Amino acid sequence: MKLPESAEWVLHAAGSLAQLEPGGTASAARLAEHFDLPPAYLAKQLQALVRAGLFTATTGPRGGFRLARHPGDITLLEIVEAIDGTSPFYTCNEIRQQGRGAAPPEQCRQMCGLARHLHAAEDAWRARLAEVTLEDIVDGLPRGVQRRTRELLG
Amino acid sequence: MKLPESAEWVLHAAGSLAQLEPGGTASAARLAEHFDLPPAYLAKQLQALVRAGLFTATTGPRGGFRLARHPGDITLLEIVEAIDGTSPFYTCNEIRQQGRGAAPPEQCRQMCGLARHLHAAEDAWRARLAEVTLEDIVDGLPRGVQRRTRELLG
DNA sequence: GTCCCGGTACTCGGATACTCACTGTCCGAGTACGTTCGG
DNA sequence: CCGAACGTACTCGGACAGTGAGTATCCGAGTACCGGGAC
Repeated sequence: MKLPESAEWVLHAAGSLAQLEPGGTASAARLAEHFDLPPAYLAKQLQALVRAGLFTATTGPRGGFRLARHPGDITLLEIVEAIDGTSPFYTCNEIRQQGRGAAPPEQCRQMCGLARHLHAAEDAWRARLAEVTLEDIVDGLPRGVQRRTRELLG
Repeated sequence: MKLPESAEWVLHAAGSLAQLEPGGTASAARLAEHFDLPPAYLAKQLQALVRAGLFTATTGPRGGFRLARHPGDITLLEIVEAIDGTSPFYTCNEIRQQGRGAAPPEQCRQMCGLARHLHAAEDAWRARLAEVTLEDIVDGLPRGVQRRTRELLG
């Protein structure tokens, strides 16, 4: 039960793109050296964000990745799910209906109580991340950070 | 980002023990056939609950596992953490302080905004699971389930 | 009948293989720019 | 001087190995019960 380390990378990458002027572009190599990360692997992960429709990529010189939407329309949940997938933490295999103690179907009309609570907790996690946008992240940065990021990446 | 499948197993095992009369005992083999699970592997996982202080184990004939505390004093969070560990989903490696764009220390007085939100979401997950006890699970079972479990496992 | 002893069967507990996702790396396809050559 | 064609360098994109957690299994250590035998 752990997010891939690449989740941290793409979150910071997305945050950096959000700090540039609207439509600003940065290549994977540039972002990698900005955070001292393995360039090839970072590029591989950024592709996932393109597939998810969060980034758009352009090849060739002066190319790179840019946000596909306004920073206020991209939530942290979308970024995390682009990397980690949308499959739930807890999958109920209905083991209550298996084995010697298999419960009869008429006692299984409603979802298993354990699954219900586990899913509710997961919904709370997702809801909390869906509330925060990249714009919120940029607005919360200490004074001067955004200007410096633009100078270094722009 | 997925709970081990064994989490479902021990949650159901704990729920079953909570349905027995107070102090009721069931062996790993008995629980395994009750849910049609690999006996040896289930036993290995139940050991983790013993190490966490949630179960107590007795060897020999008529031995097995039993709850170490009253069902109302055991939360789902404790059970999950006994299997999955307490390490956070998201670990901030402070990559904002690495590489070409390393932020100066005076801009890093407070925690990284991304880490703050990710941790808040995780806290929401944990809090939701900490609210639910095994007693709540037993109370939420359909009519007749507890009696049947006692007959089969008792 | 009562007590003691031994054997047995059952339990947990830890040590040992196997699988898959995450991590890490590489090379190929495609494009925009800068340069150069001809008119 | 102007335009177009060419070459180059840079970009993403997908295909190919290495590693650690989770999965699965087995056998050994220890204990409580059950039966038999002696008193």
